[in-house]
Amino acid sequence: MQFKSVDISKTASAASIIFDALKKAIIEGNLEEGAPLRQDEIAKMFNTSRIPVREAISRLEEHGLVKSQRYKGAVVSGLSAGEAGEIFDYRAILEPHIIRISVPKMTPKALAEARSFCDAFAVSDDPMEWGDLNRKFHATLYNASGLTFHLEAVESALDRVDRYLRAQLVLSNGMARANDEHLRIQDACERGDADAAAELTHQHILGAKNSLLKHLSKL
Amino acid sequence: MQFKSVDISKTASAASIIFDALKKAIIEGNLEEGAPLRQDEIAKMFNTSRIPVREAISRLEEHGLVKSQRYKGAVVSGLSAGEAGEIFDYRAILEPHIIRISVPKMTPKALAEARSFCDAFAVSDDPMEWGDLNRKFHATLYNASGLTFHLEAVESALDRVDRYLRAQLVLSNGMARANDEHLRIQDACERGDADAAAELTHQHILGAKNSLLKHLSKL
DNA sequence: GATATTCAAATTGGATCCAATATTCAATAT
DNA sequence: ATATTGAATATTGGATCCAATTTGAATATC
Repeated sequence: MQFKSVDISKTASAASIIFDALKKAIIEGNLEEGAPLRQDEIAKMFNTSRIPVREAISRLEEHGLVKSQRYKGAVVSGLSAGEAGEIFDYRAILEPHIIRISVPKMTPKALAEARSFCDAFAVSDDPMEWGDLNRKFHATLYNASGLTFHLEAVESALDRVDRYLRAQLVLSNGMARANDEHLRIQDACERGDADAAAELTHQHILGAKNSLLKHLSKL
Repeated sequence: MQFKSVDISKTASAASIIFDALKKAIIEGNLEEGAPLRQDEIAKMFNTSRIPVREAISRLEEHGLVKSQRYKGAVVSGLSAGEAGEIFDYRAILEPHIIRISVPKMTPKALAEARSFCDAFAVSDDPMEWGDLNRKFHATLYNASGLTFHLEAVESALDRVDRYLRAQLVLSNGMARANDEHLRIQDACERGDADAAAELTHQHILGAKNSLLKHLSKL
């Protein structure tokens, strides 16, 4: 007799749970930049001691999501316009490469999944959902590449700019433009046109960058 | 009366010291892949408790340098040939971009410094020193770009492949070729030819990749 | 003899406690 | 009124202790 593996992820230490929760809060902007992360306070929220909290914070620091100073504690790190722009440039270099590798490997299933995210993105009216669907759409298209290191690198970069990216989507016609570009990328992938998908992805990211920088300069 | 700031970096927690030491040991290959990291053992080495050791290990894990399993502990992570190749491709995409931005911003001082590393690399006969000088040479050329995110990303990628990169240098004419390519990159930078520097950097990295993969396939 | 079971040792994850440092704010001096 | 000192408080870094889990060897079972 065989049992299905249940995966009751007992593989979840308190530190991991706290790490994920804090990361999510930072990425979604629920923790504003500059906000201090008090170990005691967080420990109480999760009914743990400060030990796993410290581990979570030190891991976040390695991702650049918080900055901590000895005996002073950690704060959520922000991004200057220059840094944000740099990260968009970084993505604009990597993601076209990833999707070019990915296109010839995409299965009909992956394409269908991507299209469903694309459609959901188009009709969603919840700004918080946009960021999520946007990432899922692109990630689904990229996954077929099998480039795990690249994918991790891009995820990490997105984690850093996600708050700003969402802010940019809310702007003027940010959503409309993003949606239009998504459709064109999706079409290119379905046609199997890797070069077009790469070029459209490049423009998609640079367009978002310009829109974001315009927004940031007005603050 | 003014005093010079002394910067007695009291800003060094035990966790940071242990992190740096373990990272160095892994990068230099003194800790072989698969080697278990026993918290107790490491704590005794540094005359500390296991708490800062755990923090160091969890930070290393975020960099992909170790893999840890709940209640089982952490081991130094290795790289398959495919993963190593992927990381070289990643570098081959990013580093040309960085040096292209960097070239027009390089100061005579930076160029002189790079050349000195280049020369030192040429005459060094210590394999362990090669990796260090190689990184310093490239880092010096890249620094002028001011692309801090890109630089961190490349450093992180290099951390993952440094052991293999050094192994590759030891091969046949690895050093001779690397040295020749370094000179050509240095020359391009001194001429202010950003495109040439970028193209040479691209070839330099892909050449190392091919050499490495040839080496790995023989194991 | 090979496989399953039990149990002690080893190891990690986390809680509690203590030390080191920073911050706050009232008391004092200029 | 402002600047400075200094103690009280808050906060972080680390040590020690306990609980949960894994590992491996000894024993039992077929």
